Amino acid sequence: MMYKTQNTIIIDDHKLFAEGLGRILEDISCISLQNSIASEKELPSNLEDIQLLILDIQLKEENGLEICKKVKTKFPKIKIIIISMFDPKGLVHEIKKSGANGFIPKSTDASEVKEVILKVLKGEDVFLEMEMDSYVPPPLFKMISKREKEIILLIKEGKTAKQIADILHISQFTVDTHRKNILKKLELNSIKDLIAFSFHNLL
Amino acid sequence: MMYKTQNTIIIDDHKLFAEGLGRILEDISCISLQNSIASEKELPSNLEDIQLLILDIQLKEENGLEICKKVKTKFPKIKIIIISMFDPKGLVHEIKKSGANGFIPKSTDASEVKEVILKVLKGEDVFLEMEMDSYVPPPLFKMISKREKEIILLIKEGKTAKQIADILHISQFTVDTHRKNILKKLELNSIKDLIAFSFHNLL
DNA sequence: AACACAATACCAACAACTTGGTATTTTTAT
DNA sequence: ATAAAAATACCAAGTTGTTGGTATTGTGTT
Repeated sequence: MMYKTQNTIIIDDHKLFAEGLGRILEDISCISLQNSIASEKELPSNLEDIQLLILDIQLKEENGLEICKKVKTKFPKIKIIIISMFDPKGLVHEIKKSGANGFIPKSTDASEVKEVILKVLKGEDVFLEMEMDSYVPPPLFKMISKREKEIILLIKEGKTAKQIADILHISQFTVDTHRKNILKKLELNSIKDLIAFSFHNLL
Repeated sequence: MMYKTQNTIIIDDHKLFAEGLGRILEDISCISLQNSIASEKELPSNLEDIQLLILDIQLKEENGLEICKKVKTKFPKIKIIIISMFDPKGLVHEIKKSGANGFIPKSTDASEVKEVILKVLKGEDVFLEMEMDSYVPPPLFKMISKREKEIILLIKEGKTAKQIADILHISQFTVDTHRKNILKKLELNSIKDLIAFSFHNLL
């Protein structure tokens, strides 16, 4: 049994979702929803009193996982649950690495969500599997480096190798090499597939 | 005042969102939520008793707008409100064409949503604007032909011009021409941009 | 019948991406 | 300190995409 009040904050820029989730959380008696906010900026600087943070992985400008890492560094005792409307396929590993205590896709129903939250509050880590069509994540997915991610983002914006080289002040050959390595690591065949992949996986 | 009970169905494969929205709708006394379902297949064949349908635009396999058109053809009296977590930019026109009575982005807050629903039930059509950065839709957007849409989808799947030519049993030159025309109509500069566009606009 | 548009097909020159290499320097982790 | 990984740079041949043309046939509208 859990009698202590668990102060909770929801961060999601889909206000409608955040408010709906808030209502669902009302069913859990020990949860006291402090606030539902749309970005990291609105987070109070002192989170001493907060026990649980529910965090959307894809915010407009920010990255949920980065916020998760930051908060976990400063306040390691806070439990963090990541939610996402997409299927982050190979990203489960990334989510775990960010220090999160749980993951819930938005296709989960309310009763499962409540279960997960209660388990996490008890100290368990719970990462729900995607229902999906037997997707096997590329084994090399984890090895995408920081620089490679930068380049993926620029490719996604439609930039050519030459443009990327100019932006990052490196040789076009280097960009070519990075792109080649990225495609190999993600087991993709072309820039087209990479862009589609990055939309599906929110890179 | 509205005393008559308004039987309502929510279609959204994000169960968590659908349930949360359901709770928000409980505040509107005249609404009686029949069901929240994840796909068209779960829709009862007879919708005589339904007054309001809330429909996510992007379902896993299905297209919300197609469902909207079908339902409106068979049961013209049903009010339909489209919701979306994306910003459908140039798509507002498409949404109106589908016969929907309203549009709500998921960044809307609960009280606004309730207002929109009440207005729609009274007979008004309400399409909320995106908050976004003064986007001007390409004036030619509407002119994408059926064949061009087919080709956009194949490009989005990563197919090359040659592969598309084989699939559609036409010359590669023809595919090149279509691609060229598509880019011109949508005012895009490359296949990369086209893929990004089609993800943002759910084509 | 005349017009607009969709769909088709072709050409050439240039730009960008792809593939399979090699190789050095810098950072990070053990 | 040392090994592994990341980031850098280069080359060449081949493929695909981009741009700016021309042109014919079908289809639907007025």
